[in-house]
Amino acid sequence: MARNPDDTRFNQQRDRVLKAAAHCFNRKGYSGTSLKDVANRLGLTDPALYYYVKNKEELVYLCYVRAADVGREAMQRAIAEGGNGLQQARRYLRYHIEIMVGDRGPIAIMSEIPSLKPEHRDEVLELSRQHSKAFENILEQGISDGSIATCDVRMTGNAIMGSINWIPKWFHGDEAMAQTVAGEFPDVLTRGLAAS
Amino acid sequence: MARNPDDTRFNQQRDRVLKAAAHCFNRKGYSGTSLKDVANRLGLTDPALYYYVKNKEELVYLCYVRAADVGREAMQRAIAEGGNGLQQARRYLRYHIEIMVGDRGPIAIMSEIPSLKPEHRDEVLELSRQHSKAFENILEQGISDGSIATCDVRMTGNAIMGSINWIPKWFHGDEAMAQTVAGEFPDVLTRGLAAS
DNA sequence: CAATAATTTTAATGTAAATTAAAATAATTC
DNA sequence: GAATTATTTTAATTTACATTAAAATTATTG
Repeated sequence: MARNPDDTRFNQQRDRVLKAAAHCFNRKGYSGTSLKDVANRLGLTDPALYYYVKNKEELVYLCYVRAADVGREAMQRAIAEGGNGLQQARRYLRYHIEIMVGDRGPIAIMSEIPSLKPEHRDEVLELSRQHSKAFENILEQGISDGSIATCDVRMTGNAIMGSINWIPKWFHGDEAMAQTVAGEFPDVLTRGLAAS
Repeated sequence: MARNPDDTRFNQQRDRVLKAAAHCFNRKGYSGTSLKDVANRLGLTDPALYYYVKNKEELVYLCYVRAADVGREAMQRAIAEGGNGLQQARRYLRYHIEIMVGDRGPIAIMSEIPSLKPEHRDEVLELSRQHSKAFENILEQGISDGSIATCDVRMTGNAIMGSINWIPKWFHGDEAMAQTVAGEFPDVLTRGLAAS
């Protein structure tokens, strides 16, 4: 039964479920992950998950909303701190990556958006679009303020977002590498942006 | 029943099956794609696919081998044509992207490697690793020959490969955009590499 | 054009995994 | 510490597909 929405205990547990699910999805693939896998990872049996989510589709949906949330959070922080476009872009990447490879992770790769039910799919797609748009806006601002060289912002955005989205594919909670990734990646990704 | 291996008719048809599967997987997600979907796309019924592949696992496996093949092909062409590291890197990207957005596409995103059976999984992972390594080698060569600025080749490789791998997520056979992608992407991705 | 092989179909079967039901345990509250 | 509520379990049910079997086409070949 659904508890009252501000039940912090319940929400905490549910968040653990979402993280366990993200872990499994990223590692074993979506089809390779059964609810049993997710549950076992938490020391539970599969039907216990139904106390936290309505069904598997909702589990995936919530993982994706969570992924979108951390992206938005990183974006908002970066924008709030101001600076020129290049600085904002770099900060956003830094924050987003830090969250992904840090203890908020793992964050689910959104590879299965199309198999969500229409309402959920549309909602997640919209969140995703908004995020891309926000990044493109930063790029445009950078071009305006002279910090970023003229470029096709759409393609540049796609390129950088692709890199970010793919991170959970090859990064798997290796503490040492987390440092390298968080340190190097924002630079690597923005090195090509700077106006000369 | 398996025909003789050089039966060109059979192989052609099978290739159509693989392309149809890649199309479905990329668009509808793996779990959202049934054999029926793939078959229907070719005007067939599902059991007909079993004439071309042993089972669904093998279908995915073959899609991934095909994806690895086009990557290797692009890589080999670029390397064969010589030039400095930066030129090779740019050419490889150009060739790979051209194939992906061209009539050899769609190429399947390798999101479900982990759910392949062990032998297949290991083989595909190995191909994938080799490809990454080959790209890193080009980067290192570029650093040696002075065309590419010093960088963490591992991270840079991850970044660029991530962008490439993600392309089929947002590109869906739009003729006009194919031009843009093939034209812009290699530049966008290598702009940050050049030594000053 | 008969005969053989290739390809696809319809109809039947199997199965893993999601889901539901009912009961049992653990935690809270009064 | 009895009563209520929250959480998890075991056991049973469902279902969507993958897969197989057998038969029906369609194509090829001598």
